Amino acid sequence: AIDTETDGLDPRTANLCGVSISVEAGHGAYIPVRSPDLASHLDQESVIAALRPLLEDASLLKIGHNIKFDVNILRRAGAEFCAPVADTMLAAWLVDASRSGYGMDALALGLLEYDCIPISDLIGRGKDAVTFDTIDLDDAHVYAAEDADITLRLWERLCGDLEGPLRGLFDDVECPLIASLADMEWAGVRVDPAELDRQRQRLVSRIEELKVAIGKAAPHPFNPDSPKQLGVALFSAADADPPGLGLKVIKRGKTGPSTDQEVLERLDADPNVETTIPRLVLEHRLLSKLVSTYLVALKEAINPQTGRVHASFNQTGTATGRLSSSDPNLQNIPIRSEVGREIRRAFVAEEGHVLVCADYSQVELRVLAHLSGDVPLIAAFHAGEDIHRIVAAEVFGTPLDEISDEQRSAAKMVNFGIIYGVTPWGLARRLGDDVPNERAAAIIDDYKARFPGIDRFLRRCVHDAENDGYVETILKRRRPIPQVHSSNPAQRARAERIAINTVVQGSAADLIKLAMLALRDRIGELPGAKLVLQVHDELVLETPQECADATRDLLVEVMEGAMDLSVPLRADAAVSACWKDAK
DNA sequence: AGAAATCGCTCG
DNA sequence: GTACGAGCGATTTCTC
Repeated sequence: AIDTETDGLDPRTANLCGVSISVEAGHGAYIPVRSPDLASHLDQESVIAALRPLLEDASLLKIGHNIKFDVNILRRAGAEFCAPVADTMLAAWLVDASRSGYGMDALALGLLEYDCIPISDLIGRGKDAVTFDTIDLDDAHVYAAEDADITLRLWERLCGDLEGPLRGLFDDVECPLIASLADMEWAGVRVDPAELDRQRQRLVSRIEELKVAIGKAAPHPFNPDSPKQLGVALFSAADADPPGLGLKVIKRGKTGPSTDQEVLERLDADPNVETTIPRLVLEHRLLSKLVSTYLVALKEAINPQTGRVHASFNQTGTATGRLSSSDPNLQNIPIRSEVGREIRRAFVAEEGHVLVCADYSQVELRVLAHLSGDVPLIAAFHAGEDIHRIVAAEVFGTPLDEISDEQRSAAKMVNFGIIYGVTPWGLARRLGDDVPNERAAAIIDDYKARFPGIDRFLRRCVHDAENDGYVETILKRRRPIPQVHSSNPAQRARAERIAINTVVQGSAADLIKLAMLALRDRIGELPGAKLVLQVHDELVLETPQECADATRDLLVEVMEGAMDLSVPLRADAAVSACWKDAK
């Protein structure tokens, strides 16, 4: 087992302080390279040179806890890992995806009943924390060696739990994927700070106008960024102190009346409501979200050395098997609103390169068709392009070319709803405020009658959760569903929705992970091409201009061939200078 | 003063 | 009480 100590948490900027090794449970060694007493130990170059044969040994299993971090730390220090690697954080996640976290300290306590030395005992916490290289080796070596020792003990503890169907998923998918993710984080994505600045200036001036307009329309001055203050302005009485507009409360939160988007849109649409505040605050919220979360924070995230953003792509961040992204999150860059979508103009390729973006078409619905074996839905995917229209024709008993926009939109809501674990109440809400629960329930009944395999599949998910205590994806990924036996009907219903959604969402996550591994096996055919983003059903590559078409073709081939399902897989791809134009 | 909770919004 | 899965910024509330 191997572990690194560093002077920071960002592998693109952090320096190696030392490496710990354990080859036997209960033992560990720390090899420092940065410490207060440099004369007492080797320098980084000598240590890396000595370790390199181990890291490059394909017959040696390298075990780490969140080893993707160590891979990139050691890459920066001049050493490359090779397969095979194993990760105890991944192992613990595969064994039980419902834990709240997968930090080593918590796992050691939960699985080994072992109390780790908290890092705060050495470096402190908060603003007056120091870096690891300043810690005296007498203290540092005990902490560091413990980490490698505990990693090895966790490995020995988890191996048994991993036996069975999970082992293949661990050995053949999740562990090999570590290298892809490490490379993707190391590569980062180029972001143009000047483009972000131009957009920020434009939006900030509009935000200033909105603040003035809101001030003029307000019954008393308030901060439009504060939902609490907005609630007082909208909903408290005209004779209260401070005075409000006395509007009727539409929805309540934990601490008071809600002022979320849905509420403000309903107030704005209500002819009896005179004030323009809801409309103005909606625009203010949209623009200030873009400025603070994307235009400002994203620019700050650009690494000055590389000119690129190196986010984390976390492998244990979800209970379904998806990746998550953080610091910053590159999986929620705006696209739905036009002003938000503009932000994607700032995501660009290196000079002489282009972006190649490909996304799966309707991947979760295709996975649903496959898993359920539903004959009409499978036939629909073999038949045509517009799945929502075909489903609308079936559900409403209308010829395909007579489907209205409303019917297609309703079918789309139902298709999404099925994947989320539909309820009549939830569907009715999304179909519009005049659709009663009874009408939504009738649509669901018609859907289940037309697609009987889907209904059987939904009931099978719940049945599996009840019988086994967990559900499984295509690649045998598991998620425990303990609440399925709850005596609380609301909790039970939620558990049933989770059971259904986990199988579909998790299987789609399996699928794109296989595509990423297949891509890794073939990307050598395209010199200079590299994966830079994964957004659940989308992969973004950066490739030399002259390889653009070949990269696009290979990417589509790899994605469409990632898994053999009973429906075809389709990936739409585009070559472009920026992410926005990839549509 | 700093951590934690709440609200709201972004994405698939 | 209600559609599934995430992360993050601003404000508010809690804790030391």
